[in-house]
This record gives sequence, structure tokens and C-alpha cells, in this order.
Amino acid sequence: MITQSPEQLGAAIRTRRKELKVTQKDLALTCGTGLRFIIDLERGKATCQIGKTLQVIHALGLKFLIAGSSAPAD
Amino acid sequence: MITQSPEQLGAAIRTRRKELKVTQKDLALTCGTGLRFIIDLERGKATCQIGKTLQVIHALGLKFLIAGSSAPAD
DNA sequence: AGAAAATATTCCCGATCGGGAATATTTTTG
DNA sequence: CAAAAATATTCCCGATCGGGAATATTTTCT
Repeated sequence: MITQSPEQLGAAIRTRRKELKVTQKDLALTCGTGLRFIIDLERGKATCQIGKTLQVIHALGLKFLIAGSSAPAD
Repeated sequence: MITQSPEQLGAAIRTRRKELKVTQKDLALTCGTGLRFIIDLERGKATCQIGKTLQVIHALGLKFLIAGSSAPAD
């Protein structure tokens, strides 16, 4: 999906987490973050840290894509 | 591109900004952030806020996609 | 080469992130 | 429906984000 806002991002993360039948607590443990961060992130808190956010995204097997850039290949 | 890290994300943002021949200062004005944030973000600082990061991404005409999720259509 | 432009660093400081625990509330399950 | 499970809220507090200005450094342009 195209993500426009922290809220949408949080919703995508929550959706995926539920698909995987993982609790917020488990996800926090997997990512090495606190539960609080996961809750905040899923609710779309705009001030969450991008680094931790990326960790969560990857822990859920999601890919974070930037489109429209011609950056060099990874 | 697939973004794995804040560093890669920052690099993509910087690359795009230069393609558009925009200075960091201008970008900061456009996004309503401070210059400092832009500099930090482009250098891959992991603790930058996701909300401001998304603002920058959109200001640069980039699209930010979460792939692997079956979230409802936007 | 030198000047101008752009970027990076440093400073100050108010606001607040986020870890982790306790607890309240909501959701899920049998 | 009640209990269990999951999520959300609140608390404390050390660490630090980020605005904006000044300044140092690097890059770009002629």
C-alpha cells in the first residue's frame, strides 16, 4: 500500500502482525523494543523513531520501499 | 528501492533532493521542519521522527510503500 | 584560485521519547 | 457470561530530539 501518514503505517503494521498471530508483546521482544513503542507505533504516533520503525517493519517480513528514486541498487 | 536502514533511507532522500536541485534549507522550509532535521535525516540518524520523515518523502514526490501487507486499499 | 553556496557542527534548552512496571480497559475465547 | 488474553494508559525519569542561530567546513561555480 502507499503510505501517507503515520496512522496508515501503524495500521499496516498492526494488520500484518495480526495476520502473523503475533502479540504486541512478542513483537516488542523480537524487535528489541519496549511494548510501549509498539503500541505507540501501531496507533500512528508521528514521533516514533524511524530506526525502530524499520526494525519492526522488517521483523514482520514487510518491505519498506521508496519509489520514485533512482538511488543505486542496494 | 527497498530500504533496510535509516542510512539507506537518508541516502535515497538526499539523492532525490539533488535530482530536484533543492537545497536542504529549501526542503526544510517546504516541509515545515528545521534544517537540522533534514541534515540528520539525510545522514541516516535512526532516531528521527517517522512523521516528519514521511513529510519529507512526500515533499520530494517520493512514494513510500509497505510491501507484503494486505491492508485495505488506501 | 577565490568567492559563493551548501552542508555540517555546535550551542542552548524546552519538550518529550521510550523502557519497564503497574494497572485499567478492551477484546477474545471457551 | 466469565475468565483469560491482549491492548492501552499511566507513572517515573534519564536521555535526547529538534528548532533556530551562529559558525566551521566542504562543495560548487566562475
